[in-house]
Amino acid sequence: MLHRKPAGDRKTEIVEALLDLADRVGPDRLTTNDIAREIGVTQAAIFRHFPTKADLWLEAGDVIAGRLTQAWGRALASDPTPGGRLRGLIAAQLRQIEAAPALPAILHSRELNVDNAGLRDRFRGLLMQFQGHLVANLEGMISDGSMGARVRAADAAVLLISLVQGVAIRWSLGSRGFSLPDEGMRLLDVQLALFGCREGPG
Amino acid sequence: MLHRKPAGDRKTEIVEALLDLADRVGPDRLTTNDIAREIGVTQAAIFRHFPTKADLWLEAGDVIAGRLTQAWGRALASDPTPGGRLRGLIAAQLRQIEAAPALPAILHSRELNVDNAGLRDRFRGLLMQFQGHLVANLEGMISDGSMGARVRAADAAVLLISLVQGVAIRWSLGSRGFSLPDEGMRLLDVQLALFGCREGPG
DNA sequence: ATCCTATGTTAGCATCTACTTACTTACAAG
DNA sequence: CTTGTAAGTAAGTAGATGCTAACATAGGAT
Repeated sequence: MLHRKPAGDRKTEIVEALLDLADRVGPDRLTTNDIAREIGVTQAAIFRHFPTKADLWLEAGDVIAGRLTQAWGRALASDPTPGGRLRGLIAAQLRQIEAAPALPAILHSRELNVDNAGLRDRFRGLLMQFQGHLVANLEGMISDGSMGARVRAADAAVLLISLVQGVAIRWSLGSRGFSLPDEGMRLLDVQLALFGCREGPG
Repeated sequence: MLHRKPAGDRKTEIVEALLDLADRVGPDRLTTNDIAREIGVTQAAIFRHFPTKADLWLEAGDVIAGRLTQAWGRALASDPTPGGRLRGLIAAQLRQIEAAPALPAILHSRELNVDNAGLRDRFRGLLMQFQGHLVANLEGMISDGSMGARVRAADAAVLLISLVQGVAIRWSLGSRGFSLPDEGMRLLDVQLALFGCREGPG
C-alpha cells in the first residue's frame, strides 16, 4: 500500500529528516539514500521534490535561517531593556540548538561551506546578524548603566558567542548529559557578572 | 623517474598530507586519492604503508596527541607560577591550532568520531587532560592570590576553553585574516582581567 | 656486481554516490 | 466515472571510493 503525500508535506518531511540525520551521521556523510530510508520512500523519490542535493541543502538553509531569525525577533520583542534582550537572544540560541542539535555542525561545517557557496554566504550573514544584535544590546547596557564599561562591547560579544559554541560542543560530545539551556544560562550569568552587570537572571 | 622513500619517511609524509588536506577539504571528504595526488604517488601506494584508512587516521591521532601533550608539557615546565602556566597552556594551544588548523575540525568532527571509536576515546581523553591542566592552574592562582575567587575554577576553565574554540572558529571562517595567537592572547587578557587577575601579560 | 626485498605501479573489483529514464498509479477536479 | 497529473517506483547510469592482486624495479646489504 503506497501512500502519497502532497508535495509541500513531503518536502518539509524531507528537510526534517535531513536536519535529524545531519546530527546523527554528520552533515556531509549524509546521503540521499539515508533520507529516503528514514521517511520510507525510494531514493529516487527525493529527486521528485528537489532537483539536486545542493538545492535540498539550500532549502534546509532557508528553514534554519527562518527559525533563527524568528527566534531572535521574538527575543528582541519580548523585552524592552538591553539586558533582557541580551539574555533572551542567548536563551533563544540555546533553545534552537537544543531543538536542532545539528545546527552548529551545519553552520560551521567546512565541508558544506566548500561546495555550496550560496549556503555559506547565507550562514555567514546569519552569524554576523546575531553578533550585531549582541553588540547593539551590549552597547545599550553600557550606556544605560546596567553594565560596567570594563570590556568593549565587541569583545564581550565575541566572548558570549564563544560561550554558546563552547557549551553546545560540550553538550554534544558529552552525549547531552545535561540541559543545554540551563547550563548555558548559568554560564551566561557567570560571564555577565564578570562583565559588571547589576541585574541577575530575569 | 621514480623516487622511492624509506617507509618511515613516507608514512610521516602521508600523515602530514592528511593533516594539511583535512584542513582544506574537511576531515571526512578527504579521500586516499587526495592524499596520493598531494604527495605524488598512486592511490594504491597509500595502502603499502597503512592497512586501512582508519589505521591512517589512528596514526594521525597519535601524532596530534603527541604534539599537544608535548606542547602542554613545555608550557608547564617553562614557568613555575600558576598564572604563567595558564597563559602558557593557552598560548601553546593557539600555536598548535595555527600550525595545524585542521585540529578543531578533527577534534570535534562528528564524522570521524562516528566510525572510529578508538580515535574518539583518545581525543576525549586529550581534551579532558587539557581541561584538567587549566582547572589545576586556576585553582593554584586562586590559592596563591594572583586571581580573585569571583569564579569557580571549573567554570573559568570552561570559559577559557570556549574562548580558544571561539577565536579558532572565527579565525577559520574569516579566512585567517588575523593572527590567531595574537587575537587569542588579547582576548585571554580581557577574560583574565575580568576574572580578577593581577598580573598582565608576561 | 648481484641479489632481495621493500616500495612502488597498473589494472581491477565491489560498493556507494548523485542523478536519470521509463513506467505506474493514487487521487482530486470536472 | 472518467481522466490528467503529480507522486511514486524499478532499474539503470557514470563516476568516485576503499581496497586488492599481480607485476616491476630502486637501491641498500652482501
